[in-house]
Amino acid sequence: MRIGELAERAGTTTRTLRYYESLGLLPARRTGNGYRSYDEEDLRLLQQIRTLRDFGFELEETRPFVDCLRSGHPAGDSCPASLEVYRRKLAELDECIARLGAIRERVGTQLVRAERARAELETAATAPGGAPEPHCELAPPGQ
Amino acid sequence: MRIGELAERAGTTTRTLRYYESLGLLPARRTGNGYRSYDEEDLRLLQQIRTLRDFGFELEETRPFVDCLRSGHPAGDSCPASLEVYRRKLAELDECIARLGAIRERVGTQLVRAERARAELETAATAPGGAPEPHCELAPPGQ
DNA sequence: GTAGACCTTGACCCCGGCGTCAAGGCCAGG
DNA sequence: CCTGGCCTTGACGCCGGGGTCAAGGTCTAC
Repeated sequence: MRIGELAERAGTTTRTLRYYESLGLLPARRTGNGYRSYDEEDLRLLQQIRTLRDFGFELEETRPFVDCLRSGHPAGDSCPASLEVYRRKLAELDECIARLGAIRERVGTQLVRAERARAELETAATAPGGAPEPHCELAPPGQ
Repeated sequence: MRIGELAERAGTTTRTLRYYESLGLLPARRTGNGYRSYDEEDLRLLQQIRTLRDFGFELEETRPFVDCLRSGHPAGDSCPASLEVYRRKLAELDECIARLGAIRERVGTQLVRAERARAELETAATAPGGAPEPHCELAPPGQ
């Protein structure tokens, strides 16, 4: 199949597939006229990548899984390298959750304190405002 | 004081201060020769910004706090707009923590499953005796 | 008078993961 | 033959929060 069909079947875009190819993550064969050509196996690899990415894995982290599948294993996580990525990700998630929890505590404390301080000053009502979209991207040990 | 001194006292860089000014977050007066000039009040504002940023607030989110301080309030969170930011941040943090927790569960489950699958293969493939390192002889990269 | 430490503006670079043109090739249907 | 829909490569944009030059102005100390 060609790039457009693969993109559609995987629920992504052609731009994304070209990008993955540029990373060497999902190379494509070529037909006579230079068009990229993919098969069902490529669809599986791509699905593996997209699934992991939905979990918040970076593209580079999906590479062991893809290599694992390509080397003939039944699942992308059948190889030690993939398990290692799982473990690293777990540690990363734990640390991230702990950090966010600590911040949550401190912000919560600040809010209560500030609300109390205001209550003492005056009992004016605050106007409720619109609520923009909260966004959360799981960032690794970002420094 | 000039920009270098303020930066040093606040533990940041001159580049950062110029950046904040470009955002209109921390404007500076100018002396005759064009140098930026700051006072102790600016240091307080800057400290408020840096503190919130360390909590993971985006720069734009610190604006209400800075405005609050500048309008003469004793603390940056003495104004309703700041409290609103606190509340939004709490909700954001809660949602983020919950999402990460859910992912953590799923990744953990996957790891256990994959480890068990591998253990079955190992015991099936390796004869009785010592159990060496769970090392898989997969062709590294390049295939 | 000159070194050197400070200051100014402007401009490009970084990170990941693509979105979005732009200019042009290839192929099928009417 | 033309249109339209796919495909190709290349290149710039974006997001946040600055880092890091570059080229030059200003002030102080010796």
